[in-house]
Amino acid sequence: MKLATWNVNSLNVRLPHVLDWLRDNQPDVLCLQETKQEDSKFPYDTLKEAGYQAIHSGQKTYNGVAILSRHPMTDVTHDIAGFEDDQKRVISATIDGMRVVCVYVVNGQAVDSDKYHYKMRWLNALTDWLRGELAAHPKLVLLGDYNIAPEDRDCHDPAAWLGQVLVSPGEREAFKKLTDLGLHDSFRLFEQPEKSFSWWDYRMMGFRRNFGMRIDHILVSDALKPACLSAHIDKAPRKLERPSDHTPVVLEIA
DNA sequence: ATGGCTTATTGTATAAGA
Repeated sequence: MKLATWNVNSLNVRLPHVLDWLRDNQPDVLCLQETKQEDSKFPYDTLKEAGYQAIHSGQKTYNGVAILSRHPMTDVTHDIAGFEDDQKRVISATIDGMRVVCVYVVNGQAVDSDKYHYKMRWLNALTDWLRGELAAHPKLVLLGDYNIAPEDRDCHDPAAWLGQVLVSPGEREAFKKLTDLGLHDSFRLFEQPEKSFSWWDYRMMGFRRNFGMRIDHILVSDALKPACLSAHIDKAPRKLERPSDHTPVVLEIA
């Protein structure tokens, strides 16, 4: 079973890249973030022709999450139960006995801003909700754009970024609370190249200079951890014409 | 490094992303 996550920064713009990537990589499941479109605009038919059924929770201009799957999806839910939120950031489904949760975590803009405090509240609510989800579904995988680089080695220049949004101690503590639920950063279960990142700023030739961050993650529950076979970041789509600023993160599970 | 892109909007500048 091959699972992947990709923040596409507008599915309207990136659909050709997504279709090419599906054709070339044949994942079983692909989670998307920042589709930036309403459900009525979502390309269900085109994806079906490519062999994928899809579920989507979207809105105009901002946010929007989707799960694409070659296998049937059941028990579809939107959002974080019990958390009042207008922004479309979470969608979940059960696929082949595994609970798949796709998240687009709040960016936070700047430490201590209103958006940062929303990020912290949002992450707290996610963690509380997932505690129950894990109890109900021991085989759970949490994929998405977390907007958190968990460790200094996940940031191209920790000194320059010290204390800033994406790497601040508060955000890293929130990430740790997620892993304390019994979730594991699947990328780090395997040996990886130094300076592996999943996002690079469009400006300053960020990609060419590898000025990036690893902020897209696939966390697996205790029950799934022993089944993990390999994990990698696929930088190829970031090299294309008019790319997303993020690139896919991939996990293979037995 | 402090913007230098990129996206969407009923736009021709602004907001937001990370």
